[in-house]
Amino acid sequence: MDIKAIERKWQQQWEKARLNNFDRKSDAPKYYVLEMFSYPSGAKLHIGHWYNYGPTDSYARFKRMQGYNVFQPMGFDAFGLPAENYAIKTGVHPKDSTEKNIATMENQLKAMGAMFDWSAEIKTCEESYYKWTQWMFLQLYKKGLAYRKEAPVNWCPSCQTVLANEQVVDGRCERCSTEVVRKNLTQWFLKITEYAEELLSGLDTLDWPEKTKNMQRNWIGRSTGCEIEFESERGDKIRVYTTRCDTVFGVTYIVLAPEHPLARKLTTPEQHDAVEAYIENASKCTEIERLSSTREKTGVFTGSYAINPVNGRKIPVYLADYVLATYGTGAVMAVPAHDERDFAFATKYGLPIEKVIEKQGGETELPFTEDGIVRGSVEFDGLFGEEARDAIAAHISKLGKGGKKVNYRLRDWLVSRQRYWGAPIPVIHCPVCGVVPVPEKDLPVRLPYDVEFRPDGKSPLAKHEKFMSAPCPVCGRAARRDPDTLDTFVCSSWYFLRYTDAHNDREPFSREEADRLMPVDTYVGGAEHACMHLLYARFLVKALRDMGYLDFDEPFKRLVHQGVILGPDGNRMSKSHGNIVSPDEYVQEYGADAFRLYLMFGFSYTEGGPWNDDGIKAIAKFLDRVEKLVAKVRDMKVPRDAQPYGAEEKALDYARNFAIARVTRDLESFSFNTAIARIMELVNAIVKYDALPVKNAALLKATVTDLVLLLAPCAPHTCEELWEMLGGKFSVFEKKYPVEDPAALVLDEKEYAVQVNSKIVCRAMFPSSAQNAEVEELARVLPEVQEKTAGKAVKKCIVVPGRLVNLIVG
RNA sequence: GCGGAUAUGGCGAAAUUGGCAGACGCGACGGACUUAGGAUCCGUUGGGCAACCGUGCAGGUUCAAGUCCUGUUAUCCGCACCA
Repeated sequence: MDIKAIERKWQQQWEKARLNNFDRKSDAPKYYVLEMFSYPSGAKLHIGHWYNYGPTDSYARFKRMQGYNVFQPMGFDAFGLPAENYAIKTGVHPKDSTEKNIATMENQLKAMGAMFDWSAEIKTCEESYYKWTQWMFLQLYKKGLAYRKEAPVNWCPSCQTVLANEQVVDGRCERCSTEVVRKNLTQWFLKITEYAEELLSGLDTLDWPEKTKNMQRNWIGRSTGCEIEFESERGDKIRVYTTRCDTVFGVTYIVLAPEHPLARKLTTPEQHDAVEAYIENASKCTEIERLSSTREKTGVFTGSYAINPVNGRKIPVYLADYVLATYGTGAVMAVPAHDERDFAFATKYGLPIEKVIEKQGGETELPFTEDGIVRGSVEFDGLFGEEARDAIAAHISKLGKGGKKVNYRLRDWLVSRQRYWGAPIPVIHCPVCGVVPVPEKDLPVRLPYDVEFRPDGKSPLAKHEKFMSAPCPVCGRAARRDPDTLDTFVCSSWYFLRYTDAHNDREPFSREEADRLMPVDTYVGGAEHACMHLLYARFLVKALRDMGYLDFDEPFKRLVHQGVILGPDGNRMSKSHGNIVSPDEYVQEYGADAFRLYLMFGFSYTEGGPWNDDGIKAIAKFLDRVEKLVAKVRDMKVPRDAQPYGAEEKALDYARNFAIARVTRDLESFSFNTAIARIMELVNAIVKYDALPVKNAALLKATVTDLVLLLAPCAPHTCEELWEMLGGKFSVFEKKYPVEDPAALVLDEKEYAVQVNSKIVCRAMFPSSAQNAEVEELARVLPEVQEKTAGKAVKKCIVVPGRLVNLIVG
């Protein structure tokens, strides 16, 4: 077969027949298969793209053949830093390089032979798309879910922009690995924390990998504790958050984060210089320095004291950077006897350590951080763990000094970026009216082309006078636009909604189309997005639902992560490792089908692994074998008279139906490697049958036909061609996927493993209908069994129907 | 430090969820067809001469363990002063 010609032929036919498009008129149940769209970074598809899109497309085709009206769109996450950095290096404008890359990738994606519905294609950098990204922002703003505040933010000195918490990895920029520093800036935030509880509880309803759900749970980080109000001697109220209020009688000092609003107010004149120096120093630390938990704790005394509300004790107030300003209340009560950090700090600064919890039935060694029995806490003595916390929290509540409180580690999502290649934030800053959203009728706020994007810490757009100056929409006075652009994760948080109604120019999507096609039934993409894209998208969907634009709670019903294909050396493919394997030569030599099939067969889909091409020739050979079978039965005459149907035919029919059942099950669960293995077994069975002198031509032909149908989702071009060879009508993808005949799967006899004292003695065929007692009898009389059991009593017999019989003698 | 995942032939990997370990494929070996090579086809292929032994390692539960439990090692991933 001329692979290239066949690929071209069928790709053209599919396009002509609009076979890949979602059928908006069909009554068939919809099925939305989505692969994470790609960033057009390099011009060419790499193995990762093929690995994500090829097998998933086979899944989509499989669902289609099962009778679903499948929607599988594709697009480009086109805004973002790489294009801009490339521009800085080479002078090629991000828009130009991005468009060029997209054009190349589109062609390559089409050559893959995937059934993408290109009529719904979107590119996030196009005005027709980012107009609605800006619209999203405005709706969030109206709803009070977007706000501006000055806050210490993560600043990447190399990318010259702020980063969201999620984009900081080990204190370094996720993108360029530069150490992140903290900077106080006024920035836009989205109030994702408002949805913390629902983002957490919603996970239970999702068919996602447990690991990913756990990562999100962890990231959201819910904890139940208690807020307690301490009062300084001068009457300042200091609220602390603790999960261990059962230790409150053991508090020996209080610690505030250096950025705490009361830090300076509580400082006495004598301590002024020391405190100022400490605060100054803390602010200069990089994230890395500060995050290191092995680093010795430092702090400074403010000179003030506070009163413990439960026992009236006077305790000193310290500042220390081991307390985080952004979590809880930014202040903690220190119980050195029962917290390792407090213990280390107290030891260093000579602060008292007071034991108020005792280990149950054992020596209490400090710091003792587990649950134990309360001591030295008046009426609470003797209570244990949770019980003690409940009682003490109730007591604090009664005193009017706080009470139970739930906290989350999740922070609001920082979305301002001081970069050019993104969607401008649709806001105008008026000297009189303040922050004014751009009226929806004026959207999009266009991203100008002629911009100096060399970074200098300010947004490139800030230097574009024509862009910056705009009249205030409220009062008409001269005002300034917001010079920042939106984090690209905002663009990708709703693209799956836009696909459902990609050409709507009146709204981002119609509610009708979204409700009809959403949620995504199966979403496939890399695991690295667990706490970013996948969390942001869930948040936005919930926010849109609450604003009345949608009628569902979760965007992605089922989630699958493909594994990572590593370089042949076992490392991640990268230029620096010099281990990048390009798919192009393989596709050129063996064809798209063989390459896709190899990716499916050679790896466990969710595992991935090091690349090696040992088996790819075998896959090409396998396709040849299938073709030979088709060629052979194509012209085979089926006689009118009755066909033979004996043991061989029954075996073939069994193989055929067994393959149908297993392939169907395996494709459904993304076990592509075993699905293909089952198809290979079927081919082996057909070849074996075909070698017989007398054959049932009708059965043989029907089996080969099923083989082509079974394989079609995995080798689409080849099977479309083979289908045509068999005289089938275009297209094979409009045929029903085979369904097994349960009757053919019932065998007269089954092979049992026969064991004596759990050791295999022999194998034997017993009737499938045999009951356990019968199996036991049949097994007992086998000569091999007789030999082993001679003269011994059978004490017990275990029968696993259809599989195994075990006689225990002694 | 905490949490999670993984560990199976020379290699990629399977194993109806506690029931014949190694399906399917690669590679290797032998053979057929060939002047030869290639292609194709047919066998054999965990180890051991055997009894037996074999799923990272050490224990345990069970008639039966790759699968469950306890401990341990290695690799990968996530979180990391979250009070």
